[in-house]
Parts: sequence; C-alpha cells; structure tokens
Amino acid sequence: MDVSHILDPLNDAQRLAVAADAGNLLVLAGAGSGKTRVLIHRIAWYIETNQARPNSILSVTFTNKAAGEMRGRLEQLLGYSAGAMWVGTFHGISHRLLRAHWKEANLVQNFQIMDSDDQYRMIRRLLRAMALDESKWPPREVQWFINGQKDEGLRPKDISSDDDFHLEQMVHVYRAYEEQCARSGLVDFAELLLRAYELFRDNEHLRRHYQDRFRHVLVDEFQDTNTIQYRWLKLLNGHEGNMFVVGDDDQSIYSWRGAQIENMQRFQDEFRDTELVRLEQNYRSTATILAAANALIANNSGRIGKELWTDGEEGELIPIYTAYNEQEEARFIIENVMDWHREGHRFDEAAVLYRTSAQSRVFEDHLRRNNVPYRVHGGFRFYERAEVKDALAYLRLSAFRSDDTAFERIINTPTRGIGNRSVEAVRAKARENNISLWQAMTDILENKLLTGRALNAFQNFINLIDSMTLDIENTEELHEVLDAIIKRSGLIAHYKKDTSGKAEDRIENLEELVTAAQEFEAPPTDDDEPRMDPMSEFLAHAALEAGEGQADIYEDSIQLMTLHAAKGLEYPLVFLTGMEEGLFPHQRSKDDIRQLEEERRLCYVGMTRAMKKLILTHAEVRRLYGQETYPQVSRFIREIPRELISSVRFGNPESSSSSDEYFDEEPHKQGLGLGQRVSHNTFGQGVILNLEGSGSHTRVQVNFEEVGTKWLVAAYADLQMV
DNA sequence: TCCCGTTCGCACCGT
DNA sequence: GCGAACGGGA
Repeated sequence: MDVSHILDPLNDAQRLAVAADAGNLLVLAGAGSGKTRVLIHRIAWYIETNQARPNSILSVTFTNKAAGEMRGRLEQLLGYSAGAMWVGTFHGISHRLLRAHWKEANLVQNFQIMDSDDQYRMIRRLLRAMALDESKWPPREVQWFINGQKDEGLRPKDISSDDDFHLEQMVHVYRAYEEQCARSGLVDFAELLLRAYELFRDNEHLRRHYQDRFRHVLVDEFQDTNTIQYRWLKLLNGHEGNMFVVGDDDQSIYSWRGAQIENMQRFQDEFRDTELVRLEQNYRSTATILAAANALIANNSGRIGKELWTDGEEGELIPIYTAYNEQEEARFIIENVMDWHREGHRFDEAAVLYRTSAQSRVFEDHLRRNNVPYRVHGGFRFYERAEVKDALAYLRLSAFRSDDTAFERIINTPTRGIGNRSVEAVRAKARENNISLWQAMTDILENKLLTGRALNAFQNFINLIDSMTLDIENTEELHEVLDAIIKRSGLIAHYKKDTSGKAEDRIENLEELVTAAQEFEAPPTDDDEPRMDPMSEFLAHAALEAGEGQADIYEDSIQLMTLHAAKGLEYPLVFLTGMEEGLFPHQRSKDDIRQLEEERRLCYVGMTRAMKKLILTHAEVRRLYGQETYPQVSRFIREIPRELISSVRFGNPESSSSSDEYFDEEPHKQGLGLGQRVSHNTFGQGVILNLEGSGSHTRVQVNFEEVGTKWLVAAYADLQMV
C-alpha cells in the first residue's frame, strides 16, 4: 500500500515517530510542533500498513474538543469514517466501559453522572446532615479532598488517619459520601476513572479482553495525566503493549488538579523499551518569540529538555509596555488592536491573555466603551446553567426516582409550598431508614407524618413527576419528552418572574435544550456493547460535555481568555498582560519552587501561543481587591534575554527606550534614603523605612504620622524632602 | 417565601 | 471592589 501521503508531509522527527516500529514510544512534542498531526498520521500509518485494524486502536485525550478534532482530522486523512475506533476522553472511555460492565463494576445499570456542582451540593447536604460546622469543614475543601484521594486511587479504607482528627473526619465524610452516591445511583467524574481502573485491576478476564483488543493505545497531553489515569493505562498496556504517548513536560499546567508531570519520566522508566522522539521544530512562532520562550523555560529544573527552533523568519522584538495602571494597560492594548485592525487584520487574530479571570473586567469595560467586538472564553457553560440543570433534573427524577441530587434540586423549584421544614423531615426519614428521598417522601405521605398542607404539596409533586414518567413512556422522541416536561414543570413561568433581566436568556436556554436534544446524536458503539436508551445517552452527554460558553462565536472579535484556557490555541497577535510579581507569578505560588515552576510553564505556554507578534504588558499601579498595589515587574520579564525585547513606556509610546531598565540592579535612589523625612500631598509627613526596586520602579515604604505605613512608587508619589 | 442587608474571601476550571 | 451566600425579618 502506498503510504507516501502519510509520510511525505512530515519532517524527519515527525516521520521517525509516525513510522517507528511497534513498541512504547514517548513523543516529546514542543508547542507548535505538530503533535496532533503526528498522532493522526500514526493511526493512519497503523491502518494503511495493515499493522492494525481500526477496532484495535484506542486514542485518549483530555477534552471533548481534542477528541472531536482528532476524529475529524483522522476521517479527513483516511477518507472514511473511523467509527470502529475508540477515540475519546479518559472520562468518556471510562464511562463507556462502565456502561458495558456495570455489573462487574458494582454499579446500578442506570447510574447517572454528577457534575462538580451536583457533587458540591451533595457534599454540603451531607455535612449538614452530619452536623459538621461548615466553617471548619468547608464543602469546597471536602470536595477537593475527596476528588484528590480518588485521583490518587485511594478509597476511604486505604487512608490511615494516624490519630489526625481532621483527616479522620475527612475520611468519615468521604465514606458517607460514597454511601450516598451508591444509594442514589450517582457517579462523579473522578469516580468514573477510579471505577474503570478498579474494573481492570479486579477483573482479570475483562483486563485480558481489553488488553487483547486494544493493541495500539495512543495518548495525547500525557503530561496532564494523574495517578489513576497513569495506572489505568499501565493495566491496559499489559506486558507487550504498544503505547504511543505524546506530551510536553514544559506545558504541564494542571498539577493543581492532580496532573503528575513525573508521569513523563515514569513512563520511560516503567514501560518496556521506551523510545523517545523529540519534536522541536516549531511551525508557529517567529525565531525571536521562540528564543525568548526557550530562555524563560531554561530556568526550570528537572526538565526532560528540548529547544524549539524554526526555519521561519526572525520576527520583531518583543515590546514590553509599562502602563501606569490597569486602565491604561487596557487602553494601550485596545489601541494596538485597533491599529492592527486598520492594517487589514481581523480582530479574532488577536488574543488578550491574563492570569486570573477577574482581570478580564477592565478589558471588557474598555472594549465595550470603544465598541470593539470581543469574546471571553470560559465562564458558564450551557449544561451548567441553573435553568438547564433544573429541566434535566425533572427528566432524571422522572426516569430514576432514587436520584437524590435531582430530587433536592427541584423539590421546591418552582416553589410549590414544600418549605425547608418539610424537606428536612424527608431528609431525616431518608437518613433514618437508609432510603432515597423520594421513598422517604412517599413513606411520610402514606403514614401522614406531616400536616395536611405539606402532605397535599407532596401528593401534587408526586402526581407531577408520575405524569412526566408517563410522558417518557408514551413519547417517541426525546426532544418531545423534554418539551413536555419543561412545559409541565412550570419552569418557564418561574423564570419569567426573574427580574434581574435574565428572564429572556433563561427561557431561550430552555428552548435551546429541546433543540439540543433534537440534534443530539448518540456516539458510536460496538456491536457487542449494549446500547443505552436515548435519554440516558443524552444525560451522560450533558454531564460529560458541558457545551460552549458563549453563543456568538462567529462574529469577528478580540479573544479574551486566561492563560490556562489558551493552551493548545494560537494567534498572530498575543498580549500577555499583568506581568507583575504577585499576579503572575501569582502570590500563592511565589514561595514554593514547584508551584513557581508551574507558573513559569504557564508563561511559556502563553508566549508560545503567539505566531507573529507578542507583546507583554504590566502596570505600575494596580487595583486588586479594591486596594491599590504597587507591584514589581514580573521575574519572567527579567528572564527574557534583553536583546529580544524593546520597552515602551506610557506617555510616550513612540519613543522606545532601552530595555535596560528591567535589568538594572542598581537602584536609583533619587535622593531618597532610609530615615529621610518626606512630605506627601495627601498623607502628610513621614519617614522612609524601606526602599525597593530601581529607576522608575523604585518603591518606598514611608511611615506617615497621620495614616501609618504605606508603600508608594517614588515616581508618582511626588515626595518632597523635609 | 422572598427580599435584602451583611459578610466573607478572593488563581488556574476539563471531565 | 465585587459577587456569592447566608441569615434575619416582614
């Protein structure tokens, strides 16, 4: 078979990876080096050289977007549908396995998936039921703990608390949480992975079966795998497997959600005869941008090591803009993008990146005022919206009475006279008898354990849900079921009352949900897999794929996003904003070398998003949490070789001054000295306690007689010697 | 039940 | 400085 169309478009390193002999291969793929292309061509290579049949291939990614892109590009290259192949996310594939083997995994057949919000609510309810003080046991922390343990593969029985009371309590809640999940037939995200792992670990027959079947396993973004994902892959690999994993240790930015950068090294140590291929040729950025990024990341320790290069153009120097404050920073960026637009470029070629999502507000304000179209990535997703989750909760409860999370959500939404007292009685009954909330409610009704009014309200609720169940049984199409349920639920009338101006949006979203159900196509399955009913398929889809954030993605607009959200994307013009100590690197990462190195990787990710032009900005004064701060320039700016940057200062953007000021270690004291008595227009008189920074960045700490100690930027404070 | 005033705490956010 | 989240009161 002629495979030239697979190998010809590749460079030497890519070809080496794609056409490598079977075995375990680690592809160290730098930013912009064509890693997705390598993955796709590897699969095509397997198939077209008859080394593998589509159904022996498993390709794993982290996001639905990446999985979708992979499938799409693969079908384009192959020229036919890749249906028999398993291409999906870790969670999606785990879910598929658990659906097929629910019995072996000790699940109920119609188990439902909880998203993070559902999980949070369940934990909060649990803490209240256990009468634990929420200020000592914040639900967020408990949730963090439970997910962290699951990511590490630990069940409550695996955790020894060693007389640590706090830990002991945590484990206690963890255990109660597990029981609650089992009782309600619910599975959270981390549980999908852990269960799938345990399924292979404890069931030799199934493990063998899948080891035999998936002879070729490919993994994308390997540096983001957590402990349990790694162990799952290892089980699946068996003894002789062919693993093709692609990753970049320099782009590992998710340790805070369990990713183990060490897995890159472990893979080489623990998987047999692992070969390493480096993809270092970059097809995205200018040589200048790459040189800056290489220099920055070289400050990290323990890297596997690589250096990006390009045979493309040198490119422009990297401007560093010193803004007076964050307002002025926004003004500068917008002016630049307007100029760029006037030169004939599109707005959506420009991206504004920031460390924390709160920073977007200032940019949004300025953009709106200047009537420049923009899009903020991230934020609330479709299936996470309250009204959408309400509607789905009706569907869930109508189908599965044991779903306590759905019950809690809608028992009094819209309000139907079932107040907290009545619900509390139901919760107590459920706890007492170890039954579902629905069952508890029915018991209370039958035994007339509450006042007539409450019982009446219960009866109406039961009638409502029962009628919805009839809808499900008697209606062919899922979207018609949803439509009927939404109408019957009274949610539309309920949200019409919303006075905050969101009423229209909410009702639109409910309508959109019906459309989503109509357009939903169930994912492909194998012949030997039991097919779920369409409703369960749709509910799983809603939980696993939360959908897009903003609807108007087609308008040509400036792209605003956090650095994390920018990973994997590229733009001709990129602004890296807020390059200040305390913001980036973030305050909470500054004192820990591991966290600091992750911040540096984040900066590296940001810089390597830029194709043609990269501009860094920082402010001398920044309002943070309502407080004026005088941050120092980010160390990451100092880590870029000075010959690669040009500096621009607010006030005179035309005259690019020397870049030396960022590197000047010798402080210009401007006549200010320790112990010097000074006077300030607003704060009055005081004594200098401290000096920091250099040149125009000099900051002084002054102990004022009237207002106490303050840090000021000498250049703006206009201090007079006394 | 709902409204509103107070308080709290405040990266990153896929699945 | 702001938004979510809670608690008290009508």
